[in-house]
Amino acid sequence: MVPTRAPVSTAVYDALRADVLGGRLVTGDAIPSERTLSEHFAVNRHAVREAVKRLQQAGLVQVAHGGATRVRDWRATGGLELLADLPASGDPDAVRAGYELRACLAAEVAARAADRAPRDHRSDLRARSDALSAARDGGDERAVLDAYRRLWDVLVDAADNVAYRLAYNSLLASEDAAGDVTRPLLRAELHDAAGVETLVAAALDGDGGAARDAATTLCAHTLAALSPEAARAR
Amino acid sequence: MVPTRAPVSTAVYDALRADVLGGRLVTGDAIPSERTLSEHFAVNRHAVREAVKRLQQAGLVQVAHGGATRVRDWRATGGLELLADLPASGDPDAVRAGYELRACLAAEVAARAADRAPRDHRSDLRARSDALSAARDGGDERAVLDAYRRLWDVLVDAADNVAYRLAYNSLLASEDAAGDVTRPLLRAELHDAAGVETLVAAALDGDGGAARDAATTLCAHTLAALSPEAARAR
DNA sequence: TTTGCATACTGGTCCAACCAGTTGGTACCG
DNA sequence: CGGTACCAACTGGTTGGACCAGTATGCAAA
Repeated sequence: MVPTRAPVSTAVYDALRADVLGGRLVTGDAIPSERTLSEHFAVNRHAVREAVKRLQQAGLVQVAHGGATRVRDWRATGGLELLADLPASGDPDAVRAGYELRACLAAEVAARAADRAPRDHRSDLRARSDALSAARDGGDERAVLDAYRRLWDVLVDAADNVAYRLAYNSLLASEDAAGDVTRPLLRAELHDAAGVETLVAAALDGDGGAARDAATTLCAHTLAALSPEAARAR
Repeated sequence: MVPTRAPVSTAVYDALRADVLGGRLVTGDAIPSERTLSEHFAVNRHAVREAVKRLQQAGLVQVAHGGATRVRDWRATGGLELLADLPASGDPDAVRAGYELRACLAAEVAARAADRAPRDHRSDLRARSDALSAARDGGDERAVLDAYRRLWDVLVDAADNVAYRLAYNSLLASEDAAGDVTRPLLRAELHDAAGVETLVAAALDGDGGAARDAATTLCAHTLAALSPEAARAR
């Protein structure tokens, strides 16, 4: 019943990651030795090593056999997946940055999805669009978001480009990590039924230009909600 | 002198990652138990655990205490950093996909860099542009690529958006992973001196639209070299 | 001053054991 | 016969300790 408690290595990982992303450890700093860390966190050295492996995989540190483990310049070497961790580490601008990237990506995805428009995706598109409308009537905000995501899922698949797919995944992960705080900001976009209908129609028509415009219009809602003016109003 | 041999956990990680990305292990499959793997690779179980931790961090597997470790659907959950691993795992389209994403990203970066155009970056931009010209005269292709990258580095910084920065990093990592094979394809873009000059001038002018167009033109060179027609000609 | 090496760090690997969950089969009870 | 409870055999999680393998540093000898 009780959710399995997180492994100890995760606690170490979270702490170190927060120190790096939060700027308490800066590029070039040597993190304490594994033996020191294991003592500090009161865990076995193996657990520390697993945490460090994850940091290494995330591109946050560079490990040198015999030498110290040093913090890398993640702004210069980190991948997009780090975006999900930034808001929790005290970088509020990361959310806006993510949605700006999404706007750029969504426009391209919509255009390509419309241009390539594989027949297999057409019925899916219609179905997801209908499901989104139904969710709006249902009134459950979370369900609306899910339905909206599933609609874009089809478009991203239709765009037929792994890089778009993976980047989109990273952005969704980032959105999830930001949590409920930013969810109200999406409301205008989620409930622009006419905008979504325009997008779907353009995609089914194979009109890439119109699809791109429709996607841009949709994303603009959320960008507006994230603008400095809107932020001051909150 | 001899480069330090890779840790054994890396060998296990590479093998398992290749199995997942290469499709030999598909979504939902359970990977062998840690004890089995440690026996199979003739390494200690801790080494296997470190490898699995990295797979988990990369989003390729899902670990369950007491249950089996299962392969996740990385196309649905993986982040952009996976793009670097795809070509080596037998997905040749991944390279083209990456450059398509770059084209979309570069246009946006150029536009924003021009619009925001912080004064600090102006002299940098000029300097990097001159360095690129000098590198072209030098004749060292690798130096040209480095100089070109440094130019874009300034533009990405000037665009002032972490998400763009991180996505750009992922794309560079992917380009590096692809290695020398794809490098000749960049030649036309790297040596379009007039195109680069147009881009830099637009950025210094603060003309976002012109910068976007210039970036698109530049990226088009490489996209053309990657087109199906060009691929057949090779 | 410079060179070179012992030494005390750093991370890398192994062994062995036990804890903590999950799963599945089996024996028991209704 | 059907259902339930339980136990045994998995799975991953964690610990301790030992030793190997590189790196950095300071002191002693040239």
